[in-house]
Amino acid sequence: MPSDDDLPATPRISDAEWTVMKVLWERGTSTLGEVVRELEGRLAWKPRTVQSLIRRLTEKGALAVEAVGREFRYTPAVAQDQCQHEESVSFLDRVFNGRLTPFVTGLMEREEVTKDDLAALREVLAQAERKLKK
Amino acid sequence: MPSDDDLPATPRISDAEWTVMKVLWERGTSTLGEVVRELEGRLAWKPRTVQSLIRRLTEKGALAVEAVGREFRYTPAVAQDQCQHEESVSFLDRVFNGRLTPFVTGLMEREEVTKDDLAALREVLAQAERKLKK
DNA sequence: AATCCAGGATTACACCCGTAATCCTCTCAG
DNA sequence: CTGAGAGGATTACGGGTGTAATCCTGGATT
Repeated sequence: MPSDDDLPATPRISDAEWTVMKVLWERGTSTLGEVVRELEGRLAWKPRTVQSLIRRLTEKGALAVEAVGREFRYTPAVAQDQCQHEESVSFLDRVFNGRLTPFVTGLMEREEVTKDDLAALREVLAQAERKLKK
Repeated sequence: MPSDDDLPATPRISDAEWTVMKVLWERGTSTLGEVVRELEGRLAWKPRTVQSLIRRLTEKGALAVEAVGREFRYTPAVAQDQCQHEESVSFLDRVFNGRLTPFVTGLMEREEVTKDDLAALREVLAQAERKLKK
């Protein structure tokens, strides 16, 4: 039987669209106005810009729409960690030939990593090692 | 005095262009034909496609050109680790709000990390901790 | 000499992306 | 009723990207 689950499970999300998706993932669901108000101050986007991005995101299936009275509510239709994961893999492939270690090393060399990060990383690492060993 | 070294130090390198740059970084310097032969088999790119990418890369200053007889030799004009670093930071910002730990955690959860990776990471980590402590 | 091929220069072209502006319509404040 | 503002639908527009094709020219091959 032909299995087609090797198709990209999530749509391609552009730079600016990520900004919008992050708001939606955080809030769970929002109207246009809510997103606009959430972003103003941080960004100089006009409301029509946000609307364009939301429209493109619904067209590519990243957002689900539900009419509420005269307006729409938008809700993420793709899981954040799924999208993050796909971005991660494609980034690592493109820039580091898929290798994680040089990526981390590069950040550490430039002191881009805080003490808290180090502690957290050590924890994740230990956990992963335990899982592997088991 | 106005210091403008906050301008992006390296040009923006697109997806396909990364593929070409990686060949050039690895070989040090190459002609078009060399790059084409290096890529054929791996990719289905026509020679004109590779030429286009190389041209754009020289236009944006990522490659230096030197005439050799009738042809040109192309040499990276930007450092690989500099480009990698800028990509890394922009990727982390865009997808993980700049946080490294969730990124690593995500990969580990999906068992995207080998035992060798773990060992190497532990080493980098230990080294970073030593540096911080000092 | 006629031909073929590599490679440079120029051009193509559709699609995505950032960033909106316009137009329309409905509702709410006066 | 009237005007203002929010939000949907449609349209815009220049730049980047992926992926080449065309045209030209000079050296190699027959």
